[in-house]
Amino acid sequence: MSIVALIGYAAHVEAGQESLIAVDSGTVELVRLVREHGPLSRADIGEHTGWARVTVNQRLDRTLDAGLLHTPGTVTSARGRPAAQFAVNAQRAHLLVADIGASGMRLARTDLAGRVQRRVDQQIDIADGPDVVLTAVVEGLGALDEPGTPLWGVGVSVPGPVESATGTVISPPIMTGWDGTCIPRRLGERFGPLIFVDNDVNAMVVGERASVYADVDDLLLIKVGTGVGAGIIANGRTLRGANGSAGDIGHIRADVESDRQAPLCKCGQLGCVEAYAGGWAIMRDLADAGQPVASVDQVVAAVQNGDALATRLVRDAGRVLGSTVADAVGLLNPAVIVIGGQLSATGEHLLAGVRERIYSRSLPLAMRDLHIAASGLAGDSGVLGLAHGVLDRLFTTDHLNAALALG
Amino acid sequence: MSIVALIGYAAHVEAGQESLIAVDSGTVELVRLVREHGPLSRADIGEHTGWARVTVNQRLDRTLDAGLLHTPGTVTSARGRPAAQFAVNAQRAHLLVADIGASGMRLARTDLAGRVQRRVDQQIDIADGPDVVLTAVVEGLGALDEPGTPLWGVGVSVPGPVESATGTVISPPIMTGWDGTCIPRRLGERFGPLIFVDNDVNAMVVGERASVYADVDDLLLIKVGTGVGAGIIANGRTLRGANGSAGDIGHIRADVESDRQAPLCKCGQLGCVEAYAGGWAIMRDLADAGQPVASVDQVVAAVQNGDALATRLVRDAGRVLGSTVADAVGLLNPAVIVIGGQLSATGEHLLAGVRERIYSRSLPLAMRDLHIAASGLAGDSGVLGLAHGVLDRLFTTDHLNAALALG
DNA sequence: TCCTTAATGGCTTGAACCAGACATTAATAC
DNA sequence: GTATTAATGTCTGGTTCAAGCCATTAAGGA
Repeated sequence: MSIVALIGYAAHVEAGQESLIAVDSGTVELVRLVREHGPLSRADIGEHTGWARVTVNQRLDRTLDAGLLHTPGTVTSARGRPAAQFAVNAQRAHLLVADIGASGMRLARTDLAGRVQRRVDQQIDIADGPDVVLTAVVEGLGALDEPGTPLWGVGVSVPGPVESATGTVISPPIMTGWDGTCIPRRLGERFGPLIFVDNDVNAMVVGERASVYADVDDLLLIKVGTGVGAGIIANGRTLRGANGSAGDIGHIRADVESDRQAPLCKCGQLGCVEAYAGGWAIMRDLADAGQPVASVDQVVAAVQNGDALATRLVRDAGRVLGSTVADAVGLLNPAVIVIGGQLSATGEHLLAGVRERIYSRSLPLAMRDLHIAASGLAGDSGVLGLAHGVLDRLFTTDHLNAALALG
Repeated sequence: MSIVALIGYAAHVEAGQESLIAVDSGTVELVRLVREHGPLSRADIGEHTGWARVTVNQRLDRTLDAGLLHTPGTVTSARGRPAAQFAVNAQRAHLLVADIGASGMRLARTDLAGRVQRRVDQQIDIADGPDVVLTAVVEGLGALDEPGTPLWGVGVSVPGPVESATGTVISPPIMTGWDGTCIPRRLGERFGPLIFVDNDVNAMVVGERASVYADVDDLLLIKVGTGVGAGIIANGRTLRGANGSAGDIGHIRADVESDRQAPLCKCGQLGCVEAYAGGWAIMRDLADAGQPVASVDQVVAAVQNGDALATRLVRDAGRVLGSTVADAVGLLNPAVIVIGGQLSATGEHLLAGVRERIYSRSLPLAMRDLHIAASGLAGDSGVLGLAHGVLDRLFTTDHLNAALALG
């Protein structure tokens, strides 16, 4: 449990307001088991854990008292007495998440199963700095935080590197003014002890895995929005790297065969992948060709309306991406590649180029059973991943007791 | 515990030869703790585990009876009564490991601390197939397996993808005739239940971490020998990928600016990194220039003797490697990059090019504190990594009891 | 309605362990 | 040698939990 995240809890406990219901590590283990394996009967629980029936019942009683689990009314049908099923009580509390991008953010309220209950999209400019943006986040989330159930956790993603232990933004390339911002410290006072912060692409890849590819341990997500980034799950865990800057695929030198002068990237180098295939690069090319558009969404709209130039540019972008992703496939050997971000809404126009290059470049073994697809989560990947990340931390002895103390 | 690995043990137990000394999971946990944290006193153990003193003593007694731990004679000096120190009894048994390369292998005998006791290098040709090569391995290891202490585990690495759960070679690009070979099944009869098999570069990176970079969780090892490969440790664990083919950096398209025709790689594609920077590519270039050499070691010797052409080729190879490694740095954000393999013996000649490209291409955040060095283990990386891998599996309830049953 | 089946609940026993309270033991400082 | 100090040994409850034996409970089927 991070120091930052516990500040609120410590203050709470020191004020003498011990919660009436508390859980121990065994009970938490039970909740985690049920969360992972879906509805289970008492017998199932005993098999999974090796606990004696008495122990199972004791712990079940405690989770039921705390409202963490509930029996979803139903039972199974077999021959004899039907077994009661136990599942996470998703309505026991709620979470709030904010998936912050460079030019817009999606705020959402989810239940404890990570399902989105309400969602709001809002325009922002990340370059306005943490004071402006986080104020908007607090207001927006506050509006979603209806009473009724308690708020048990908050998740925030930002388009830059995050030191995951403390939730501090570190040396972000594009987030002007954010360096060193400790987001949990800014939000903790208003929203309680559990504030989870991650990089936007990391949140997306976690969301894809949690929602669609639950049994896949090696997953690569390419976000193609204004810029280009990658989120990696390897060995079933988010790959962050030594400084939290892993997955920086946008500023790899692109492998292009044209004789065209390598374009200047926002990072200061020449010929980065992003400078060919990012949303801003396509907008630049459209403008250069006399067809200026105002946003990446308009690029997507143009492609969907059959605009020839926009379509060609997106297909070219797919090929550039594909060449680089093919290298990443050799290095990481993922089982699934998901293409997300705004431009993934162009579907096959972008995917075709990616597939073409990957299939022509990668070695057979790395491609065996390789699945390549566009995200099907309609832009919710990040939000879902944040909810999942918060829940992973919530179902922990310390955090859960802190949450139960809230109500 | 893999099915394959337990065949020997099961047969043993069914024969009615129960071991006299057995350990439970708590005891094994103690051994692992001591292995990880070095010599500990009883008080240290209690602090680390939270166990009561009685429990600590009970478990210590069992490990001492089994000979797994011992007090290294000495004690600490403080004010009061000196604390007895407990450490893994490295001489309790021994391991045998075989680091098999394309054209040669290194066999070694190690103690339970993973220290090499004896080592033998031997020429082989991997393309002779599993029957010939594994026979040589069995003979060579048998010669190292002196009596005295029991043999508790064997490690084997091969230059190709391995399905780590079963130790089966799968779809190797260069190991003709090896596809589907289950190495534990071939060696288990002769060498007992615990046969650990891994890819050569994975073993190397584990060895570097275990021996030199114990506290580094994100490590990238580039092996530059006849071919080029990479071993990756991310989040403190070996990154194998979905099919065990992760780290295939040798067949990424090289980023070269010359107008020279892209060379044909052994994998059938044009312009792979290995076709520029691998040992065989440098031998080819030397031959093309009228200076043929017979082996990669002779390339190294030529550089060390100051041969101008060989030196230039190695430096060029370093640059090609560096460009590709720079991409990998962006993707993985390692804390340390180790250059290993035969060509790393050229030291700065190879490193200079690598460093040049990485420093000019990578983003500042990914390079912050990035450490780049040649391996200092004199070719023992793989052997040490194998020993470490075997020990990780040996110190497990099932395997340890199987081992204790052997003596 | 009665029987069979499978899931639960209750209760008792014994093993493993933690928490303390004291008693010992082995160095160091005077 | 004697006092001080820190590491160990030992012993006594008290708690947690696995195992096993029986009694209940709730469906489906004859």
